[in-house]
Amino acid sequence: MARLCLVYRLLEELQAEGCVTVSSTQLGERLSMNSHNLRKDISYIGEVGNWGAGYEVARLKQAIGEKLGLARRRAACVVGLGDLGRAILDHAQRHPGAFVMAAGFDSNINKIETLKSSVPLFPAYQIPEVVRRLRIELAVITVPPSAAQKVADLLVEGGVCGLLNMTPAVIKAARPEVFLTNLCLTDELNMLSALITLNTKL
Amino acid sequence: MARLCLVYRLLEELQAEGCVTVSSTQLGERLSMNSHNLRKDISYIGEVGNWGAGYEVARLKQAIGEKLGLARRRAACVVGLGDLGRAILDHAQRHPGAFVMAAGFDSNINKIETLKSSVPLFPAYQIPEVVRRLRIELAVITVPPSAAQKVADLLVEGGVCGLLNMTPAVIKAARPEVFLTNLCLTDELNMLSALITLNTKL
DNA sequence: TTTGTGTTGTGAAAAAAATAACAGTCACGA
DNA sequence: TCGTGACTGTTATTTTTTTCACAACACAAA
Repeated sequence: MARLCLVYRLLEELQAEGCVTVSSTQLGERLSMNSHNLRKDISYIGEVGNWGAGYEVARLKQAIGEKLGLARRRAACVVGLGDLGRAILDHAQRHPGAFVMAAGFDSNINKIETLKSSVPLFPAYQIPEVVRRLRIELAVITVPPSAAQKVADLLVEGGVCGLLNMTPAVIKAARPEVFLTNLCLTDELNMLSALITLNTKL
Repeated sequence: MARLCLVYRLLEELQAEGCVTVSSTQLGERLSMNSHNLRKDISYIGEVGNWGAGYEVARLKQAIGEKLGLARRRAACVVGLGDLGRAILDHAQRHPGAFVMAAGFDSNINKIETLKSSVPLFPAYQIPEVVRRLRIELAVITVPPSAAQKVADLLVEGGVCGLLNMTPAVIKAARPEVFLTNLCLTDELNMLSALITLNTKL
């Protein structure tokens, strides 16, 4: 149910804009989705709309937040403080969501000491201990591909339950209850490339 | 057909490892997918396997590359040279795919002049012209959310055919033949959060 | 040669998702 | 008060995707 997450964020925006109620059609318009789909997704949450009139922004937002646990903020971390890792660490603090960046890791101890950051940084070998201590639940992996699997294992050992793997390496989570998203920029651009090719070949 | 893109990259790796043939089962194992699915995807390309024995790595790779246009490299650019944009610009050069980074854009002219980069940098208002001149087909958008739609319009005006929007803003492509992928890190982490919540609520 | 194992490609069945259709409800204005 | 228009939630239909099953084929060993 990825769409509901988008809806949730849109509702935050609408609330900031001072919007009090919205219809599924309006939501669909802003998210480029059709309203049928959204209504079906929302109905999965339960009955939260006003029959005949749209949804109360605040109420719908709260309902989704509760069901999907987006109100609570989980502790997150970034492993691999290269350009991309650092950028994400900063970025995630500027665009907050259902998480709080609580730590950064890197195998290069020099980096740990030199880098300035608003979150505490630790050497990579401390991953299991620190993850457990800080109750970190989410992790973004931005290490070199060859190290991705090892890092993932350490994270899972520490008790992480969600992994966002941004390396081109395809990795596996050691435990089945751990959720893993592979998100490689190269792949995304390749996909677009493929779509364009298929389209123009018509 | 996102899976075929993954297969393609895996085939490159296998080729580097000196592997000559693979079976669909082996591919599936390395990609954490089941072989049925892969075979069906591959069959869409045409008959490229050896009945009874697996696939020749080189041949399969070429077949996919041809069909999906992954052999040719399209020119790409990054708009918005903040931390994330710069990181992606570098990152994309280190992890090459079916594209070549050919330009960077930012509205802050100071930045353009100060930053050092291996690709030429331009002020944002030149987007349509430069995109057309360099025949840029792909673009990564890493500007502040409020500027995302305008930037997208400029890019499309220049003739870009694939957009990778990494801002939380939901944008639309002005022309229908332009492919758009919305890829927001916050959303990805929120999704993981939601999955964890739903899972633990069972 | 023959037998057995492993493989591809494809067609059929099952599952999931998207789309459409509609009954029931409310708000508002005449 | 009554009708009109707009909306939700749910059911039905279609489409897409995934999963399963199997015939056709190659290769190695006996």
